[in-house]
Amino acid sequence: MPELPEVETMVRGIRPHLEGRTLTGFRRMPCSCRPILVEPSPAAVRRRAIGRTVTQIGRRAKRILLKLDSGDAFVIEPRMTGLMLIADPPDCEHLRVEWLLESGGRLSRVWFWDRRGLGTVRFLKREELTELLSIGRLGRDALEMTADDWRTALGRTIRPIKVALLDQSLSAGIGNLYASEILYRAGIHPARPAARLTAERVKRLHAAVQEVLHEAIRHEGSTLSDGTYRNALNQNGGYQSSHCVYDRAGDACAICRSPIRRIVQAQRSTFYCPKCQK
DNA sequence: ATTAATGTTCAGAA
DNA sequence: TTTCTGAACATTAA
Repeated sequence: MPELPEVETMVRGIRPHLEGRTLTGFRRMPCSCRPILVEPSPAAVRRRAIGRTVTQIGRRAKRILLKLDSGDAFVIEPRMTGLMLIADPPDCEHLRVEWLLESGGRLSRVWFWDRRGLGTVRFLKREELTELLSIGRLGRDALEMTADDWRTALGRTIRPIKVALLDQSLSAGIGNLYASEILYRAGIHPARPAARLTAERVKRLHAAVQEVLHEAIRHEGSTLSDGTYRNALNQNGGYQSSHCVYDRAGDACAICRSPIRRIVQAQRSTFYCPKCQK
């Protein structure tokens, strides 16, 4: 479930192995059970990208951006179970895409691994890229939102605040896990209508977004019990031990000892403390 | 041995 | 316009 902190961790992990290096190979892995979506075809990508230098590795919301000196770029969407790896894949049958790079005679290799295969790897020309990045379908990055930005974005919808936090057109980067953790930190009930939050509560929400996401990045993201998410070195993240509510239904709230509750909103699980969140 | 649940995005319907 | 539903897919727990 790579959300903003996990994707940011991936970006930081692969950056030293890509930036400033020249692309010498790109292929879809033949051992994959099913081929992952790569657009356009790997052969077409190779014609345009081989020999180019990687200038910049970045993140846009939950997407990884790999820019070349030509202005073209790879855009990787891990979705549910996608990982960027520089070593030791969890298994070989779910390796999907491989990049080979060279710098001063030193070779490096980066993989996209994806168990469920919902992730995508796209190669965009410069002009397509500017279009993709400027579009209104993705809101401002959650880490760049000011309290004022939140007030404006949330004022547009009466959906429950938890559901609004997942709407990537309002603000991009927060997913199901961190939405619950953020609302717990802010003391806000997940069912409260987004547009009805007082200015005071929006300020608390803004602070909670900053605290939770930065803390999660510091711990290199969350590896849940299914063990799917790993950093670029195939190591577990560490933030799962700091989760206050996510996947903790029935556990005692750390503050008031009330049992944490699980409800379903928009077909997704939400976890919260009924006493601490109003 | 089925069935539900997992979380992200998008297309299409309400 | 806004909101909701289902599908893409693999794996595991019930």
